[in-house]
Amino acid sequence: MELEEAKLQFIEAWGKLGSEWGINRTMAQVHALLLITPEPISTEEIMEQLSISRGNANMTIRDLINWGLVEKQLKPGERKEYFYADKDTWNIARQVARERRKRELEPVIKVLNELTKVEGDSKDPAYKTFHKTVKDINKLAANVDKLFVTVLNAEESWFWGSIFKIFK
Amino acid sequence: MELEEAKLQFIEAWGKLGSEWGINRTMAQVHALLLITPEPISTEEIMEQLSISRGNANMTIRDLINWGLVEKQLKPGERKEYFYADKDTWNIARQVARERRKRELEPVIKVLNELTKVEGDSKDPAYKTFHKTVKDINKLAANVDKLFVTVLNAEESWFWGSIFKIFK
DNA sequence: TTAAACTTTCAGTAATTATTGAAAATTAAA
DNA sequence: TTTAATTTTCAATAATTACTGAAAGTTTAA
Repeated sequence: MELEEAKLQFIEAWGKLGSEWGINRTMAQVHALLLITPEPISTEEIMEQLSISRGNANMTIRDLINWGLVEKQLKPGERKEYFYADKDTWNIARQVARERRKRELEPVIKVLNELTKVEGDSKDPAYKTFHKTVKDINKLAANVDKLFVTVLNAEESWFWGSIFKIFK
Repeated sequence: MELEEAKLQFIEAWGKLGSEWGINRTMAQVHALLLITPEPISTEEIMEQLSISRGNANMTIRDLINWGLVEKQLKPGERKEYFYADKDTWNIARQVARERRKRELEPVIKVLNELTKVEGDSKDPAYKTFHKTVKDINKLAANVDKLFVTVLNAEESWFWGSIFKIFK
């Protein structure tokens, strides 16, 4: 396989995976492109390589920067902005985990906490089932959250740090 | 808060979380409804409670059955089918992990493995970056996969079993 | 200031994904 | 068989989500 074809395949694969995991396809594709590009590149180049519009490119890059996956670089004497991606996979995984925890997990846990407090007739099966399910799911969510935090801070804990080293 | 309102909130929260994690909203909502319903219920009841069409209800239920999250129950002497959800959160998490691994992770790992093999000029920065990134991401994906498998089989392993007990 | 180089915004449109509803298929009892 | 109860399918449509492109905004240099 040619390098050029391989690049396209990588971009496609990463894009597909992203969209299956709730990150929009273009965003994952731009990220993929930056991951396999040695030097920082401009919006123009991104537009060209992926055949997307300026507007789309611009917004996608901003999103990636907000996610902490991409950074801006200014070249002295030049007006144009250049972009590059952090290529350390551990950082990428951590960054994504951090964002999704904040954006999606935390709000749900908040709601579940509230719902745990709802009172009712403990003889009513509808109430009993509701209460038990919410409690269990709340616990699961809290544990997933705990897992995220653990992974995010794995470096600092000697116990988890050594466990997670297996996965690095 | 009233039980009925709380139920709606739970269904909404679970639906939202589902859609953020690549499971379609209705599917997550039907699942939520079944989770908080003590007895198996019919398609009719699901349609009513969630105000969805028969077609939608039917297809969604089939999907949930395929995901291993819902089961059918036939009442003797009745034609109608009734459905209920497994309420053990550990099973739910495991089942979802199992399916997503199979459907999404495995195909990507296959592609990445191929891309790792692409050859090129080791002096070309474009090639070097491509190769390193693909190799790293492949490793990350393989590790996530390994993590999934470990979690899926945690019960059986003495070591991981005791680690994961912390999260049960 | 003006102008050129560039970035950002967003209304309109396109593409994708989900849902409906009615017709077809299946099942089982009469 | 026929009929009634039920489930399944799928073309049409609705809802959602993503993208475009041009206009407005910003920045810097002359």
